[in-house]
Amino acid sequence: MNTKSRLLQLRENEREVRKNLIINAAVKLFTQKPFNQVSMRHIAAEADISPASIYRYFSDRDELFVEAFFREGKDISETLFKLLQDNINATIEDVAVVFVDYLLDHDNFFQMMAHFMLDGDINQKALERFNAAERCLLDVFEQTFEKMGARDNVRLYAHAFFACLNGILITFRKYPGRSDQEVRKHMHRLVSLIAGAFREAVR
Amino acid sequence: MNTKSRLLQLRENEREVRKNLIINAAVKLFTQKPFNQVSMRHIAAEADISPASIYRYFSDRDELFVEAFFREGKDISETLFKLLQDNINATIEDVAVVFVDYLLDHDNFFQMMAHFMLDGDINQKALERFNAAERCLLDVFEQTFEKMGARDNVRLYAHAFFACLNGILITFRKYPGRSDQEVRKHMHRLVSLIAGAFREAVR
DNA sequence: TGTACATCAGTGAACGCGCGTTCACTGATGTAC
DNA sequence: TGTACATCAGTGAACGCGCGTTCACTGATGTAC
Repeated sequence: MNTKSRLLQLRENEREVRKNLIINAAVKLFTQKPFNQVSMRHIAAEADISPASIYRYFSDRDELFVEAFFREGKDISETLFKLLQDNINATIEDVAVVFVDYLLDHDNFFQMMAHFMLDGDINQKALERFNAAERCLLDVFEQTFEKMGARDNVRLYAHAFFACLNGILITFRKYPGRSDQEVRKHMHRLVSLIAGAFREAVR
Repeated sequence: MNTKSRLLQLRENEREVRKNLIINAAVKLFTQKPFNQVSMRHIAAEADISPASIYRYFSDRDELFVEAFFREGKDISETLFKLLQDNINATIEDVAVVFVDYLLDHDNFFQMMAHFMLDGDINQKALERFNAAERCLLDVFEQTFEKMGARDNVRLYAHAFFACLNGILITFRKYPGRSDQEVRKHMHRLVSLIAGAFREAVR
């Protein structure tokens, strides 16, 4: 029974490895084109398997996409957490700028986030995974506010600030007639303004 | 020649009327289901014409959709402007609450706005129309800030505030496990917090 | 008044596409006795 | 050691769908002479 369970364990590990290969393929494609132009067939081709095989590991498209999203979400919150630890004096504005820049550089991530936020028709399991990723991000902002000395309603402030940054990103990412560089600059200006307002408000 | 141009004018008017019938059908359907589930066939059926006929009036789907969007955008900015005129003491928070409530009640409008913001691949003409609608909304916030006594960077404040509200809407509209009523309440709390921060900042 | 022609709204039917997903099957590996 | 069976990864081909858009055509109305 011991050996049996160990074999099952091995098999399970293998499954995880293969699952990961598929997620990797998806993430890779997401860096190359808008996520809604990435099809199951593309992912299968990138992972060098047949489309049908994907369904051995994921029950449907949403589950795979959310998993890829979660992977990237973890990345960004880890980046932000590191920033917080390495730089004791990091202000809310610093964190916000890193956040905005990261999402500008990983446009597919933002698009996916927005997509799941807009089009909530995903299954329960996928939804929970998505929320988990979101919570990771909120935690970062919560910590920053705590470091700033906020005491009451810290989570509420984190919610508000997170929402504002998302708003900046979605509203001005396609600013008509501006270059990417100009868009970024404009967003930084807005981040600065809002971070300033929050700094005052938290006191 | 005079009679001729008058006839042409009449014909042109008729065209506008028919165009409007199609837009009306589209707007009506948008209130019934998510805009990305509304197809050209649906709209044609609603307007009681054949799908092919739509293409006599609109060059493609985006052009029709943006026109319907513009129509609704005008509605909301007029509503907000009225609020400003009728209620001289309307604060930025009042305007924001009306804005958020309106978009919660017209979910399709918000979804379309978000869609065009995210997926900027629409043709030039449609894009300009979209931006025009957006500018109407920004004007409202700009006026409010002016009324509050803001002098410098008024447009920038309007940008920032508009972005924040959009962010609240997109981030929390599908708050997991909360009823519509609770979502609305949460958004109001966030609006209040942010409006407060802006009030301080503008001074 | 009559005739030939131009204009244009409107349409049914089809085109062509790409998608997510499922089905029925193969073949390799492990298990039981 | 050999044999019958179970498990499961993997797949090619197809299903079924719905979409935006175009085509070739009809028929009504206006225009020219």
